[in-house]
Amino acid sequence: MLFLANVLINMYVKFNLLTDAHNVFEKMPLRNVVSWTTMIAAYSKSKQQQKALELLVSMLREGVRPNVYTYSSVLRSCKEMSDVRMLHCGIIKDGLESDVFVRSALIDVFAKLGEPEDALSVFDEMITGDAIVWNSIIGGFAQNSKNDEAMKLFKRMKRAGFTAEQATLTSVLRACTGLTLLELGMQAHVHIVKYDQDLILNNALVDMYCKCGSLEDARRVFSGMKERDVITWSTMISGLAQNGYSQEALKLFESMKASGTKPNYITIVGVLFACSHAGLLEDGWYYFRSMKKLYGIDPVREHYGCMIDLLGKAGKLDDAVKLLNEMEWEPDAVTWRTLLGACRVQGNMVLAEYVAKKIIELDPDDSGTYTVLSNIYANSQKWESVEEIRTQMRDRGIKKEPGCSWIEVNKKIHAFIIGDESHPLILEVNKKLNQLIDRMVGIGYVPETNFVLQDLEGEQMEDSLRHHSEKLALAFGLITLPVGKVIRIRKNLRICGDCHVFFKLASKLEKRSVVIRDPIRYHHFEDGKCSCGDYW
DNA sequence: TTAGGGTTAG
Repeated sequence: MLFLANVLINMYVKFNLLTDAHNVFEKMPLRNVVSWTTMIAAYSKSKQQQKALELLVSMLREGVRPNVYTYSSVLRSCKEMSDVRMLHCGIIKDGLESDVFVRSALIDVFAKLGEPEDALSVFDEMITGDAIVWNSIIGGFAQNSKNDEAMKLFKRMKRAGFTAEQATLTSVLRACTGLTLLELGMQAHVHIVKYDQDLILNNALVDMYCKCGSLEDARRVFSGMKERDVITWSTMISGLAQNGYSQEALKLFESMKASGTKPNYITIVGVLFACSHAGLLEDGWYYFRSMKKLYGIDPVREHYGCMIDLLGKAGKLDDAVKLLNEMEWEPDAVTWRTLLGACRVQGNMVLAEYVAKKIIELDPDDSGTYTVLSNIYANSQKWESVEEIRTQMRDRGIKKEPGCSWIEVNKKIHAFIIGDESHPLILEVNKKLNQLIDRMVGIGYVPETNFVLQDLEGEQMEDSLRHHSEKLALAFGLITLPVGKVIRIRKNLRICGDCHVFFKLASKLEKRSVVIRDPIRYHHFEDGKCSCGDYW
């Protein structure tokens, strides 16, 4: 009888008839661990996390102990660390911690809740390996932007004799994307060729090439794909927009619709971002106002953010503020920061001061905003306020993050940190940089020393302006990379106004393409121009 | 009866 009822529940679940399954389950006079687990797994899979957890509690109350199936499904439903910890204790008590299913579920949930170190300790207790567990841990670190760690684990995995398969390679690509390591990503691409029609892997590949600033490769992968889903299209649309190809992004959006793929809210973020990147005010308004009617998607915070960016940078600061006030949510630090960026482009210091204060209220650890505020006060000779900001920073223990830039040469990463002279070629780098600056001054370059609103994240003051980390990385690239090769630099802070002018001139004088990726966006410098249209 | 991978304004 019990066996038959379990079979029946299972059948309903398979056909996605959860209510029917639950009805049978409720009427059972006797339930065993299989009955409970089938229901818990079904709720867990259909994203009814609360229900799954409630069922587990009832199950324990009736004195039925969970097995490995129960634990691995219910773990996926945890949204709170406290629940995971409780389950982890139960797992140890029941002696199930060495099961690979349980282990990979634990690793996965720790990583998803942003605790990759806990995931690693579960992983490290493992004696015999399993490919899936390796994939879980590598994916966990990649998802938490711990890209160096993900790459190290990948090397360990290979040393341990495991072969990389689709899931591994997808995480590796994600890590390369986060680190902007094009060469390494291309190396991974070689291993991917055998899975050339894996949709997820191809999507990750398109993203990697876009984010590493290699649009030709991204387009090639994209056109070679036999199957594309909404993520493929969205990735390519955002990628084009981020790299300054707004018109192409909007055209691709039309092709996407023609292909019959329905856009989701992320697609529309990409579309609006394309508009904001190119200052396409009317198009932006059109998509924003019609998204609900045409695609059934309600505008959320991110869409408002794009519009605020678009309006503000196009000189409509008043409209941007109006839209921000019209939102049905309280603006968060990110939204205010969008407006601060617009104040920078428009040179509106009065509004910038107000906005910077709002950001600090919401995000008191944001060191860059203190610098912006302090620069605003310094510029209007409000020295008392400058001192106040410094005291605040000291009291709150906030330190400026030093500017750092990375460049990949011969598959090795070279880091340049402002004020750090430890790079073995630093003397040559400085020599090259000084030569370059002298040549630029000769054609009219004046280093920008007015930092007010120039330096969005406040890297350093004038004295070190000459040696901002991206300038050092550029000089190093010019010395070491062959003529004609694109110089790709990633940096931890946003590029400042002076470096932006500098890089435009450098691209012309040295006849080099340079791509800089800052934490927010991409700049392609070529022949004296930047893909952002001085609009960042 | 169970597992691992991809897109989002600043």
